[in-house]
Amino acid sequence: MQHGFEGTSMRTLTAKASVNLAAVNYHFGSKDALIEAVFRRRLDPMNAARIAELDRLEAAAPAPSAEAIIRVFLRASLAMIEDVKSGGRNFTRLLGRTYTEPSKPIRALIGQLYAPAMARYKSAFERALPELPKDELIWRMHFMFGTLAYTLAATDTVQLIAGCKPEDRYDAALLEDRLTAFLNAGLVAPLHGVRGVRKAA
Amino acid sequence: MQHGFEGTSMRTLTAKASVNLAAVNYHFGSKDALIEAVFRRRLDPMNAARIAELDRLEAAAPAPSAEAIIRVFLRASLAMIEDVKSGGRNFTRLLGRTYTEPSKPIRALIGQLYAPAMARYKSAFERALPELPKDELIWRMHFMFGTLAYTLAATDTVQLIAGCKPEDRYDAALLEDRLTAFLNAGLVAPLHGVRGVRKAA
DNA sequence: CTATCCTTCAAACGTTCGTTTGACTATCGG
DNA sequence: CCGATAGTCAAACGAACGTTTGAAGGATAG
Repeated sequence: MQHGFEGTSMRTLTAKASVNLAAVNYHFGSKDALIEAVFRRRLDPMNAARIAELDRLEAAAPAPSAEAIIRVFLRASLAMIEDVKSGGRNFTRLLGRTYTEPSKPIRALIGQLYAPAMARYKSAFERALPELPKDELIWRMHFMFGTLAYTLAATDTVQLIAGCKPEDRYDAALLEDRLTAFLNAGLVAPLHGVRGVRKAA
Repeated sequence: MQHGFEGTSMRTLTAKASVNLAAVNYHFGSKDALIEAVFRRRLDPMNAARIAELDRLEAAAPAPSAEAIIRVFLRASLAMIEDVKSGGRNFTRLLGRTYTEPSKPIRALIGQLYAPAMARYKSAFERALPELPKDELIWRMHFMFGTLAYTLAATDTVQLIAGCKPEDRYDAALLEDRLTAFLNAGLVAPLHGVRGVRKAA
């Protein structure tokens, strides 16, 4: 999280973990395989929970609102912030950072781990917003995911840009409300003003 | 852009640029000073233009709408996508990536380069949205900036997650419309549903 | 107890990193 | 034309990188 994947050496890593340097290659095989294991350990359960929550939502009500879908989508990510024994904010920062990581293997892995959940949520949104053109929905999900990724990754840097005090801690419940309000409004925003976009799908 | 700052060596860099390895240290002093020069060259004019456009907007109409402010804010960043001789999308990707870069010196530099423009836009938004609590505005600007940063940084990765075809090119004008519609709706979204937030500033 | 397997560890491997050196070349004011 | 200045370049520097090695330790089944 602090120095990026390529900027973190196995020596400092193993030293901080108080384990032997060679142990990583013995147990995982390589540095790349280690980071893959790190991501799989957190992301597989997270996306499984994300899908399970959507299933539960759709079981309770046949046609959940876009806002409700957004909320459960966010919840799975934000829950990790407060899960301190799973890395808490350190892991979410690493994760949010990695979304924009252009390294081929990591990129492919992340895409693969998210694909099933993304497909499920996309079709759920299509049912909740039938009048929204499909390509517009994709862009807006793209924006939505970006806001989440950035919020997870945000270091104090750009909070200082906005003039935010460090006293504002990352409360997951409050953040969920704020993000849901913001993203729901964006997702259901009217289309007028967007050049070259036909009004219906 | 492809391998990150720490993952890019001076040797490959200078080889691609067809210059001698030692030339960088001769002219810039160090690798860190080089990347700082790269950012300053693009970001100083961009944020200057961002402020100038806001000045012009406020001169034309005394109280511009939030949507108009968002639009000129986005325009300065999105203009770089199409400015191919300044690096085009390669630079915006590098830039969007760097917003989440936790490296201390780069972080401080980015914050310093953005601070004046951010302060100007923050007060402009406060005038356009007087009923929005100040801390809520900061969060929403934070989200807004995140969406922009992610959109700039987005590799094909998460577009594949959303199922987007590679044929969709990054058209700056269309992207500006889409982002403006999305972000404006989020920025002016009603506050109900946000726990623990008082309705007025 | 012995033999076998799993694990740990210090040391070393070869490579690559950012940076420095010192000789060489071009440019140009006087 | 010449001395000074500025720039280029191949080579080398020490350090740090990911990974491998081989010996030593510890547990367990027969």
